Amino acid sequence: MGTGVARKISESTVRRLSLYLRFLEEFEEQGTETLSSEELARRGSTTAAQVRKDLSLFGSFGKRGLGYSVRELKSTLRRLLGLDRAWRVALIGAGRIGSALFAYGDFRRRGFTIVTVLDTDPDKIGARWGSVRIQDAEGLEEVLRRESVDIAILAVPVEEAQRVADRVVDAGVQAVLNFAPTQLHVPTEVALRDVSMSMELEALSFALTTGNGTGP
Amino acid sequence: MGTGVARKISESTVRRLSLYLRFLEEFEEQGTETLSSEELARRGSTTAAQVRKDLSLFGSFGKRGLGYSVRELKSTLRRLLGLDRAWRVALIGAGRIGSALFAYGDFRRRGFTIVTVLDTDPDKIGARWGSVRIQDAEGLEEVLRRESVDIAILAVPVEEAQRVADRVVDAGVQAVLNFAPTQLHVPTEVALRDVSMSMELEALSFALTTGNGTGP
DNA sequence: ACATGTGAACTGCTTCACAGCG
DNA sequence: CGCTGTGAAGCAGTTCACATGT
Repeated sequence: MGTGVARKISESTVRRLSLYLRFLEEFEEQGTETLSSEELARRGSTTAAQVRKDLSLFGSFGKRGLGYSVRELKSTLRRLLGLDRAWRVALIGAGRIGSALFAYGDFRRRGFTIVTVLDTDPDKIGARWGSVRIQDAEGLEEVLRRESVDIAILAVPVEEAQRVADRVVDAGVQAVLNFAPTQLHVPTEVALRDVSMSMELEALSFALTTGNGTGP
Repeated sequence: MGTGVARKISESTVRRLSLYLRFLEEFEEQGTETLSSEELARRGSTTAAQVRKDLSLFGSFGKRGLGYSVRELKSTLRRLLGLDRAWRVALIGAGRIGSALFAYGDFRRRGFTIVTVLDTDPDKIGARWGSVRIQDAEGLEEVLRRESVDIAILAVPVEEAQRVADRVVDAGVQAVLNFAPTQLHVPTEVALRDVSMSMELEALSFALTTGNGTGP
């Protein structure tokens, strides 16, 4: 029990924890106070055993014979995922994808605050988006340090992505979310996730072609 | 050998096939004609054995002692992934994310053509985006059928996502790419992928919090 | 000689089934 | 009695190592 030992948590478990948290928020809105692993599982297309196993990696949060307190489990998951604090995010690239991401409400709602936006286009530099002013990507390292950025979102053209990633890493940022359709290389201590929209479409193409499903 | 038997291909294998294809295109541009599993593996942060195993699920495409022909393997992968044809895609939701996706060059480049855009906003319906005119989502089923849509991209608000998904499925579409931050439920024969940007950020938050890496 | 293709070993995730506890 | 928490079993994906073919 406890979060003491730094077990190796699998990617799939982390994804499911995020999902559970979403469901708990929905259940809370509906006024549900208590929930069984069975009900969580149904909502998330998984199994009750999987839910319990996932949670048991971090401790014992349920009451036998009863289930889980929605309120408690919700705040436990928020804490486990590190969502009990505000993360400072830099958005690099103020193009179409960048601007869509900037306006994306779900980020803010979950504690990710875009504290700075950078671009190289002189026509964009200096413009205001809400309360932030677009910075010149020329001074990227300085800006990221000054703003104590925790996470960098890369929404830059594919040709520039690796170069920008290198600079972001140089600036000491430990987490990168990449939207460019390329495989970035970063040191192992830097966390990297890709949002690969074309690859998702290709997986659908494959599923349509072979008749293979995609779901679990 | 051959694609005859419909083995069950794992999600990770499909993702890697997409990656290999990208790398092959890059290598081809550089004029490389032949490639070993070792080189492909290095480029994709995986192992040579993994590359060979992935490919061996579909046949034997290499020459012993030599490696793989870039040109041949590229076209084989394109065929395997179903990218040797043009897929007809409907974009549902003409908001910020929708418009960013519409302009996203990587889709077109890979054979995914957005043949229709739908929305419910009267101010948007009828507007032209390039060569397509925004349709009233009221007539969704009819539009999707008329346009022989293979894949629907959902870029709608989270509250509407499930309802829209149901209608898309009713219209006979067999593949859905969901950008709304919610878990959709569709029949098993329909292929569904989620692009969950907030969940990727949450995975980064978790990695930063625990010190766990994210990579393989 | 060299790199593929593949059975066998291994590792790790998922499911099962039940003891334990409210 | 019901539902959790968890060892143990089962299964899937990855890595190893070598026979095979050029």
